Amino acid sequence: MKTLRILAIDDHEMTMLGYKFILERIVFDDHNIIVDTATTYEAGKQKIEESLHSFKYDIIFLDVQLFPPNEEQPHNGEDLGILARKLVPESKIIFMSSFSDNYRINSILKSVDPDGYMVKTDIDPKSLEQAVKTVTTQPPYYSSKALGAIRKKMSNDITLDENDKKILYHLSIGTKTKDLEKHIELSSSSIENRKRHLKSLFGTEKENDLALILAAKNRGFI
Amino acid sequence: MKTLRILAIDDHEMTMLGYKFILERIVFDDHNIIVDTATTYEAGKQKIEESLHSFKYDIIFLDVQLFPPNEEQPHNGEDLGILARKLVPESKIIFMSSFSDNYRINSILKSVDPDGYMVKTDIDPKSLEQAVKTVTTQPPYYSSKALGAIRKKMSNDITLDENDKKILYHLSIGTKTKDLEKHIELSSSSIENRKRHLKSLFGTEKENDLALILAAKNRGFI
DNA sequence: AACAAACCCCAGTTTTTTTAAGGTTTTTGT
DNA sequence: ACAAAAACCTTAAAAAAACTGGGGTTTGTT
Repeated sequence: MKTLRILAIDDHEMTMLGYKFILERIVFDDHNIIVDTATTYEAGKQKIEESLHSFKYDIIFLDVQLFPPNEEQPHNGEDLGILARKLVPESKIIFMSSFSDNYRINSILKSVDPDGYMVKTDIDPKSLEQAVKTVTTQPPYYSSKALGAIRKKMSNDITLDENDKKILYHLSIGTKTKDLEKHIELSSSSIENRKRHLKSLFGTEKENDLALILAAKNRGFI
Repeated sequence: MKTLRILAIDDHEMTMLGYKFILERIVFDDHNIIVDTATTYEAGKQKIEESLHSFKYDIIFLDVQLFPPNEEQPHNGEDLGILARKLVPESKIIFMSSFSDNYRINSILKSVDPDGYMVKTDIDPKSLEQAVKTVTTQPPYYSSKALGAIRKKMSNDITLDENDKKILYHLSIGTKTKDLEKHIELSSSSIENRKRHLKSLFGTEKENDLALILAAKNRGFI
């Protein structure tokens, strides 16, 4: 009888108890599943560090959003994922995210390359079980909506550099064009050029920014 | 009782009978599954065209390789996929491929954007059933090895343009550097520059082409 | 109408990519 | 072991692409 140790990190106490309840009831060969939990970046970090000298977690479930959207805090789930990869590279990491926001998914797939990615609306007892089994045997596991986003990305041949992505991202969250210079290391002229270029790439020439953003969303960039 | 119509196209008669046998035995809600088959590009094309005026296939299984590797023939599975998408856009297309050759996977995901992709060694009754169910309800379905390739691609931040990809591809199939000019619209000088650049991107500076190709394979480009 | 933001265009500059030409090093076949 | 072929490197010039600052016009808001 092996022990499968899981750490679940989510800022909502209740959701997390739900995960714990479901995960611990999974029947998986001759495995005994134990779930630890944490609700903050700091607590999660500590749990992982403590585990270093004893058992080490087999799987770490990680919420992308570790605090209310309006609050400003130094670290989010992505950071914790990067840290966990460094501390315990052999642990499988599964991200959970409430939005199927492609920008975030793409960013996390690059920065952490998690063994699993689940969009919250895809999560239920069955998919959780599937995720646990898949990442332990044949990673990766991507939930249905995550796969949708990945498919979009893989199926289009537009490649954007970091600045282009930033422009799209900031436009999508409502940053005004004139304020883009503050976030991107380019002159306003260049930003305008790039916006024009982007619009032609996405086939929204002479249309407004909304059209561009919609097209970019459809293609899986934001 | 609905009827689910499947067309399976594979150049090996026997393999295809296997598919037919398994697919028709799938129990799926109140669906009755009927499988048609074809073993060549032409036969497949014809089946699809015939279906246009009657039922239309719900799912088309398509082998990437429709003839022995050494033979030169005008059309392969990818072409048929592109054609099928045009003729019957509402049909779900699932590709099957014997190699987990990333270059091909990437190319097909872009050109056809199939609803499913299965590497042959992943195919068994269970995965076939899963594929059928997933593409009819929540596409896409990618088999485990396909997912592995996709993951590699998504997780790395190297972006290559068409010429770079062609160079890597041709090198990987043994084309000599001096012959690359025949396949790529660039001067030999440029090709050498790009090779140097590629080697630095993949961290194989001052190493030979084999090292470059291996690195590119590992990162999911070929 | 008046203002701000978005958009467009141009000309000069910088950066990146391509190219040709000529060389050295490495590999390959015999 | 040798010669030829292929691979690789360097340099400098040309071409293409991207950036920038300074104009302007259009669009939208109040």
